[in-house]
Amino acid sequence: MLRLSTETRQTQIKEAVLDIIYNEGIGKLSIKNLAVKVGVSEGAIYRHFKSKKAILLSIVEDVNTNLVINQKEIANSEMIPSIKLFTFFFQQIKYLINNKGITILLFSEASHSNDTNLKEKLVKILKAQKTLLIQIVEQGVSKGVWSKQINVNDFATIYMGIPVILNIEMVLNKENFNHKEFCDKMYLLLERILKD
Amino acid sequence: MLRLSTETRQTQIKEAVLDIIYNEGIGKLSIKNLAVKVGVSEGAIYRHFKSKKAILLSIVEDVNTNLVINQKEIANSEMIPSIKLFTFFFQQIKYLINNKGITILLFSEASHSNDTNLKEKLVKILKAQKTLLIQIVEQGVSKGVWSKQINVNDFATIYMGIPVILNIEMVLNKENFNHKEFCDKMYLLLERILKD
DNA sequence: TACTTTTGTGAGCGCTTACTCACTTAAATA
DNA sequence: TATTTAAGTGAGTAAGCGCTCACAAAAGTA
Repeated sequence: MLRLSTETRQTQIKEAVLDIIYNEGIGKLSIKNLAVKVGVSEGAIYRHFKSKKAILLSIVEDVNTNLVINQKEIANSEMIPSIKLFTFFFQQIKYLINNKGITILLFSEASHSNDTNLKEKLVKILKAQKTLLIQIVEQGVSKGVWSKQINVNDFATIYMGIPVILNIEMVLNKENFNHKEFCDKMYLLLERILKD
Repeated sequence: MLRLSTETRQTQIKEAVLDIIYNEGIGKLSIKNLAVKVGVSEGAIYRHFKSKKAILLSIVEDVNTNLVINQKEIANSEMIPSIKLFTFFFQQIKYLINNKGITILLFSEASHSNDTNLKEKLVKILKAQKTLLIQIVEQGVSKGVWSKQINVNDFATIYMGIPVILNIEMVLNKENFNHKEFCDKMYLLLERILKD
């Protein structure tokens, strides 16, 4: 039988989790189903993660290290506000496309995790993204690029809805879609909110 | 033991389903858990619904009869475009607040129901809402109230994200919030997209 | 009151779940 | 080459799942 390192298997397992969630639904995410998808036995899964919850936790942690930290760099960069906001948005959508199950995982599993720090981690991620977004918008406002009238918090609410509704539409339609085109279109409308 | 009519029990059961989904997560939605919440035995649940899936199907059908039909009336009414759009939005948010588990049910259970019925009904509801929304916006555009420049489909995407992100924020924060104030704030931004 | 209909009960069925463990075996190291 | 380390196996466990059914009993009807 083929043998791979824990690191490799962990990555495979996490990818398989997101694949199952996106294509079959979170209800089908069982260790048996997961083991079949990875191509190992059930016992092998527990060789690399101590529990099912630990797998999900690791995925949520990946969102922080692979997306949020990247977004922090963008927010703190020297780009002009409009480019900065677009890039910030673009990166978020890109991550979502490459990790298609992540939204469902976050909002239907992590949201109700009673004991662990899974829910805490989710809230932390959302707060971090919202803070960064507000920071970017306020920079634009203070530079006179965008209107002083708009409520940045409300703007952030509308903004955060876009990745989520995109994910829902992807699950329902399953058609391949143009990432760049989608971001362009959405950004066009977002800037209509912001400008005077 | 207390005995109630099937109609009453069906309503109780459906309310309990949404309550469990919203407060404990869809993973905790078992017949046992449901029976405890309603205050009957497991067998009694099957006296009023033939299966678990039938309960969910009935809830999704309720969305159509209680929300979508209402929204159709609004869309076909004689209100001026801005009032019409606000009322349409307001009704949707109101329904969501009164049926707090519905969004999670729709987007994490119904989305992946391999039995076609449930998923088809969900898609139908979403398409109906989108069509009505587009109709309202196009009326406003043709009456010269809103800009001819904007892509109504893209506007509909952003619009549809708001109820969903609201639901997520409610699940995570669980603070009671002002329904009217939320709608006012969101509508203010939505109209910034639409106007010239 | 006597009979029928409807609602509620709870033990129990077959199946799936997350997870464990004694065991096997491939790969790395000595 | 001999030994250690790490990865994979699969039968097994207790608990939970959706669901059924023979039975009990309340409510409606004659």
